[in-house]
Amino acid sequence: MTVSIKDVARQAGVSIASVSRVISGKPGVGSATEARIRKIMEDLNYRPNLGARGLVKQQTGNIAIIVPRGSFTLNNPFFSTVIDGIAKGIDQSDYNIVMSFSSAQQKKLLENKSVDGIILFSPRSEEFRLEWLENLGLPTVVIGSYIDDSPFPCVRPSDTDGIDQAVHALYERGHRHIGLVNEPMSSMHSVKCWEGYHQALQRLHLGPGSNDMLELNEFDVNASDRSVAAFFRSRPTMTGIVCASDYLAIGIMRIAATMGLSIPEDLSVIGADDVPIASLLTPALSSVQVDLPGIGQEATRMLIDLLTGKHVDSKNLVFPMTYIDRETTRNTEH
Amino acid sequence: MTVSIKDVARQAGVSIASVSRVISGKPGVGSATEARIRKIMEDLNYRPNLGARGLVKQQTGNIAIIVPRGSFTLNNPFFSTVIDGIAKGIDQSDYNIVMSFSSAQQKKLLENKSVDGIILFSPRSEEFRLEWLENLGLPTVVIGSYIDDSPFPCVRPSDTDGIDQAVHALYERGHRHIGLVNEPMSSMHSVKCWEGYHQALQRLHLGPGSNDMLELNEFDVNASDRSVAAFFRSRPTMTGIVCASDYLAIGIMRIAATMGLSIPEDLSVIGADDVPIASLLTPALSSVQVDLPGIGQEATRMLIDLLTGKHVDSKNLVFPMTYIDRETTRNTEH
DNA sequence: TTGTATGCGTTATCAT
DNA sequence: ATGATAACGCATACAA
Repeated sequence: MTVSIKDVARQAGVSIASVSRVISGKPGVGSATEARIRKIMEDLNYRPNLGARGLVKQQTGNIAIIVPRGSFTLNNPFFSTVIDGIAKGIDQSDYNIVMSFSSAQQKKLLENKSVDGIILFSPRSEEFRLEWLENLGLPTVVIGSYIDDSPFPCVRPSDTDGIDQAVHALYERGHRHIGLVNEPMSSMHSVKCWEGYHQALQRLHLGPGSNDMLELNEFDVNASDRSVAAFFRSRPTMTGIVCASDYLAIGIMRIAATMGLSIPEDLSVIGADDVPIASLLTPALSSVQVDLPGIGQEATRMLIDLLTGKHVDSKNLVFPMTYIDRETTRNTEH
Repeated sequence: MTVSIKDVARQAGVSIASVSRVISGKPGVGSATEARIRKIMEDLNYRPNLGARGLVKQQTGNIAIIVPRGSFTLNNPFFSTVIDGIAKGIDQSDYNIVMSFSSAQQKKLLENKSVDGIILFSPRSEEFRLEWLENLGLPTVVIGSYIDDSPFPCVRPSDTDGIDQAVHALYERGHRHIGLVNEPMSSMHSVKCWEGYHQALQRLHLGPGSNDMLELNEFDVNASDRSVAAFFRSRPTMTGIVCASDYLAIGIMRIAATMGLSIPEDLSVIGADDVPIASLLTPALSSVQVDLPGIGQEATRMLIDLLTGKHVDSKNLVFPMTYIDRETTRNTEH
């Protein structure tokens, strides 16, 4: 049924070696026979079997995108926006993207020689063991904050500085009691956000803040309505909230609304990453902008460089963040 | 470097056939040798090469997800939500997801025997020719409205009825001049939405509506600010807008805000599909709900049935839509 | 129960 | 310039 290189060879009255040569554009075949072979390939609608080729060339042409299971949701705009950037980066190449969604399948995917390299969204500490990843022997690029001394190159936002900026923005607008809504600290990203928050409060002489961080149990704030409400209610003087992501901020806005708090009148809110919908919300979400598609694109470039043996210069690529003032923040008197 | 079935065989002092048997759980190997082989596999950390296996079994273990290039954006919540459902469906199986993003690569992916089946998001008429798709000879399931007599099973929302419901909802709230914001009519989805809109207006004796549909040039409303503004300005009596998707509706809300129109006071807006963020917006978006993850999951199930030779009963699976009243719609006097 | 041999579709080496 | 042939890692029909 499926037409192979043999069929072409037979039809053209040549050996499979010659056919293979014209396919891969290698020299050593007369222009007359070449033309004949091409014609036959066309007629027979021949397509190379990439699996077979991969078998001999020891490469698959596939790149795995691994997103931590659980925080996953393409609906989390952080992922979808970065992946859009990956898509752009990969367009230039011949690689395809392979994804698995359960962690059992992800393991299989990586172990069974189905991919040439990995783009790894910073896993939580309990997810993949570093040793296990190294053992894979696959070129890997990490997106997002990750263990500082990991052997993999890493592309990420300057989370710490970003959150720092957000706190400062609120301070400049008169806020003195500022909280942080954070994801579980098992993620390195959360740790970095905490550091930025803490560092800003220190500099502004606003205290350590240990008491004003809400650490969610889940990565999805929508699963935590009650604890969020309790957090707000027990801190009546708190006028400003910084969130570790826009996704979180959107959830916070929703919960605040159900509590009768209006934004920004009663509460100023700042997100992080500035995902596309942030500016589409009403009120538009103030956030700390970073070039998320750029991160995806750069990570892809680095991985492809790794894959093609090019020298990879920068081991850590940190994208700057800059505060964007929109409608969820306003001045307050203290 | 990479340990193959041969290495295991040699180490265990058996033939590769025996090793292959225990790998695939086939009978015909003594429990003693089996144990020995398993031990060696463990020690050597043997992993089967899926590519090689695929070569002999004539299958890859991969399923392609094809999203029309251009409307694409994982950021379009329609796609990301459906894909979440696909992820759930595929978790039960052993298949991986492969995606390409440029249409040249998508063609290659499908032609070069890299996948066993296709989940195809309803392509626009100019995208893939039906004949070409059939020629591939790959099991295919289409998600979303598509050519009515396509040979592929299809899972989709009841677009026509959904838009009809939206128009009726506005009518019941007193609206008499109701517009439709639609995507390019080159997509079957847009045609279905138009049909629902037209049908509702007919039933309600509100005229054909031909003049009150805005057909965007792009799939992304954010590229069309000016034409949207012109559309609104030239129809001062229009109090209600139905959108072909929530994504569109969100864009419309943003543009309306910049025009000084407040929602729902000046304009009622209804989206379609009820993506997760719809309810998180402020004001929360009224929409026509449909089980998007369910659609993805069912499509996956159908494809896997197709792949495993099971009988596929329903050729067309249409998911019902039901209007959800939230905060972007209100009563009006006429 | 176990082993041998062939083939899956390619690429690559070595002759011719 | 062209062709035989081995090899990639695995499954399987057939022999033993």
